[in-house]
Amino acid sequence: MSVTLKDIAERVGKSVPTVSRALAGFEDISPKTRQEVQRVAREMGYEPNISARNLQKQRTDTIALILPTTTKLRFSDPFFSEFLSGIVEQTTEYGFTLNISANTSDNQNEAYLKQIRSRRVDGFIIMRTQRQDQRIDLLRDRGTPFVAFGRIEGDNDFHLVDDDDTEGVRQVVDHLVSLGHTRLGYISEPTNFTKSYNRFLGFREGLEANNLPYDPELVIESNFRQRSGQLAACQLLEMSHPPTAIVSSNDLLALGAMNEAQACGLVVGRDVSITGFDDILLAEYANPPLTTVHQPAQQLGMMVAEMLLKVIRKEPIDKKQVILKPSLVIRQSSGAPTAT
Amino acid sequence: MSVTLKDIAERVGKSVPTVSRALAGFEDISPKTRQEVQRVAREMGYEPNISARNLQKQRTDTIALILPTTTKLRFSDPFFSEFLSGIVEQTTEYGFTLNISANTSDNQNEAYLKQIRSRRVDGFIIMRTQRQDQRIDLLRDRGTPFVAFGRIEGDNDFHLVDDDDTEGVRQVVDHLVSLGHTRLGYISEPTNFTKSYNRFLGFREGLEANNLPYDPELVIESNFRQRSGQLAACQLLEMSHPPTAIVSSNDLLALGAMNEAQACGLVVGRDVSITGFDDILLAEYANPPLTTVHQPAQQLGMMVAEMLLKVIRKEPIDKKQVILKPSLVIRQSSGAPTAT
DNA sequence: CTTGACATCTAAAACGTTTTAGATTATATT
DNA sequence: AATATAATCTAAAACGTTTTAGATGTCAAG
Repeated sequence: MSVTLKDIAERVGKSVPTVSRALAGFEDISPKTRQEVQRVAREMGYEPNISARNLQKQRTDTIALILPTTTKLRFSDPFFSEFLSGIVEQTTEYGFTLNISANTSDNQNEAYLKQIRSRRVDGFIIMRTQRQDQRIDLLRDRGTPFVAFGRIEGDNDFHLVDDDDTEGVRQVVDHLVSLGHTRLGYISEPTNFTKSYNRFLGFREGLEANNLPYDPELVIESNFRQRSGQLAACQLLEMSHPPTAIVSSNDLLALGAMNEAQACGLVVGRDVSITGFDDILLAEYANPPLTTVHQPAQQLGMMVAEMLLKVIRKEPIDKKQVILKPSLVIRQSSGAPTAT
Repeated sequence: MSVTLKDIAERVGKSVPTVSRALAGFEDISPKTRQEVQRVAREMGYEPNISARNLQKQRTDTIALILPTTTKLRFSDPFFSEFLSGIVEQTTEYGFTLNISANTSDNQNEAYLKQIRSRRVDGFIIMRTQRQDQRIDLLRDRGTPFVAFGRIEGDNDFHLVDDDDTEGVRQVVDHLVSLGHTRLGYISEPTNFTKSYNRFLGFREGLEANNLPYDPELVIESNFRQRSGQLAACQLLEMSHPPTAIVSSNDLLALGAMNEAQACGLVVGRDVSITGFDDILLAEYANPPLTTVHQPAQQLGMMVAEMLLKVIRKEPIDKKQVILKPSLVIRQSSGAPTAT
């Protein structure tokens, strides 16, 4: 079927190791043989059998991304797709392969252990870190290469890339307060995720920095999607004394909230201000365009992948932890509150 | 490092093949030995070395999805993410692995050939088929298992899943005409892609079925993204005698068009009707909500993956070609034209 | 002419699994 | 007691590559 080293060896009348070494460019093969071998290999369309090579080399040139069971939902998040596209691009660039799977088991670690033990991959990308994250403990203990997107609570002495989520939301709050808002609502992603929690912290810190009281009634914990943003907004807007601005911990929630506000007959950006986080590609095209915090999703994916590939290849890495500064993007979904 | 069959064999005092066969549940191993072996394997956390197994079995239990170079853009399309999520889910379900890579080479086929020759994967999922598609020719010639999402021009005698794109757009046109529109614009994805071309055909057929003239001036070929939808809409709306409805060949283009129309001070759904195709999750949350054609993205991904897995396992397949009927989803971005 | 050094090549082993073909032992049958 | 049968196991080979250790031949230096 496929062309093997043996086929080439027979054709050029040399041994298999000679062919192998010739193709690998070793010095102990005469230039003549080397060229001959390389020519024949090209002619025959030789490509090394990857399983055989992996077995011998004890590595796979493959990295894995395992999606948490709950991520079936998250998959629809444009942020994730952009991030993924960055990973794919960088991985391919390094001649590696990306292996995507879903975690079917209840036990978070099952899928990881399985892949490690079966030597299927050389390293992992960890997404959506939780404040208490078993996966990190597992990989750290076993010494398996990995890079996380996001931090954990506790010792973050591993390779990671993250945004300064807290700072991002602080900026949002500052922005809204500077517009004149004093009563802010918050729609939160589940706070067991570190990034979500950090954003929530940013909300609290933002209030504090502006000498505004923190009212737990104005904070609603939802999930990740538009629908729950809608429900949360509904809850906030129906209060006897509703907030004049709603800070959402991601763009999808914000879009859901906008939808709800508009259904209530409010003009977003005038009657109520709504902000997001992520700056997904659609944020700019929302109606009204969404004020949000920009994250360079694709670039983040590239950074994470590149760091992991360097870890695997044992190449030097400038910084083990990279925390990006976020930037506020002001659009029309936020404006001064109407005087009432 | 990792536990191997040899380790287990030493522990239970049997040979390596015995252990292998015991774990595989062969009949020529005594129940006693079998249980003992399985117990020890579990205790030691044995997981077969995947490279060794693949080498021996001459298969990889892996399927590949190769993204065309141009797809870096397409990646941000929520439709694609949903579709991908379906693939991942089904692949994992079957105990297979999904391998994602980007095609870096100019030569479309390079990446495919390489993966085939290196025996890296057992089959391929082909996305975004083109009217003339080298990839299909290649895979068909070599007899490599594959399933395409979308058709080609010519003999479609291979495994494929597709929507009836033509019918979908025809329904859109019927809907708009029934609202009273007689001058329709069309924003098209690049028509070298079969699906895009079929949608365009639907537009023409729809006009014809309603006895409306086809005016090439009202058709603008763009790329896949919002930005170009915006530009195209701008071009259409600036005409001396602009269309009263704009049919877009995907939702992102429609969102871009809506954005532009709104920037021109038009009320979408009243002053101008705009429709999309795909029914991405955001379509419902657009302002106004988008009239579009629903495609069950995730389910499509699952269907494609499942079919491929069956092809690889040589399981019987009910239908080699599956063409789904699309359904029109009417929302507020389309309405009767204003009398002028 | 011998020795050592070098250039070029290869035999053998290894990676860890599965398959094939056959060995061994126990049991049943004549 | 000899032989067939079945049950259980294993040695050896295979998958295709790379690595290790060493073989072979050539040439120059002594």
